[in-house]
Amino acid sequence: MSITRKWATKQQRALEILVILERTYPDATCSLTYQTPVQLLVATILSAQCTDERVNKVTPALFARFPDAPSLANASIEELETLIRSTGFYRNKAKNIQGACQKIVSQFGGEVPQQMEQLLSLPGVARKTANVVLAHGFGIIQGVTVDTHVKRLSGRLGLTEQTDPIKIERDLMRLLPQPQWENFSIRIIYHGRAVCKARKPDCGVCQLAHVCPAAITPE
DNA sequence: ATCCCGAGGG
DNA sequence: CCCTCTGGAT
Repeated sequence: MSITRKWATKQQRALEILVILERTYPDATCSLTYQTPVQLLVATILSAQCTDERVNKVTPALFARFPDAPSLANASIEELETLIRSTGFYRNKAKNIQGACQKIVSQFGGEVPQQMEQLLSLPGVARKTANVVLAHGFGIIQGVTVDTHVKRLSGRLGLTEQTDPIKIERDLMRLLPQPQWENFSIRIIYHGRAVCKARKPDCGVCQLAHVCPAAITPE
């Protein structure tokens, strides 16, 4: 009952949230479309401040024209910008995608590196992108992916008081079992898109409302 | 006007 | 810490 919930530790609540999310979204996966780790990296860079749905509309033409790191490394920046324009921030993204692919070719043998430190050395790649690529590209769980949804829901659910994504990630890494880190993120993202939306959260149908300090529950 | 699977620079 | 980069959807 609410008595035990009131004194439940953050860790206990985090685990309960994880269990409910796994039951609610049993088939949740990465919603970006890609064929190779390089394509996953590119799609993830493109997903910054952009819906995955929008990313998936530009990547088919992009990857048909430039399917791998060498071709992206040698692409004309203008053509790259045109192909990815609708995802926003297209100048930075084009520059970063090309810069990352050039470094992948020159320093990593044309393959996406599988070490966090090496990934973070690529332009346009920070913890969020690196976590996505490691988890979905290679099955390596190094951290918790903290995107805008994970940030918003972690706050609403009372799992962290931090606002800096790096500090939020640190809190979530303490609260959740390591093998479940990406399971948690991917399902939080699903839930953030479908129910716990930024503007009008649908608390009335939310499976987590009973463990959520921010839930708006009608009497 | 606000938000979307952010990152880099000041 | 702050700001900027960007277009599309709501």
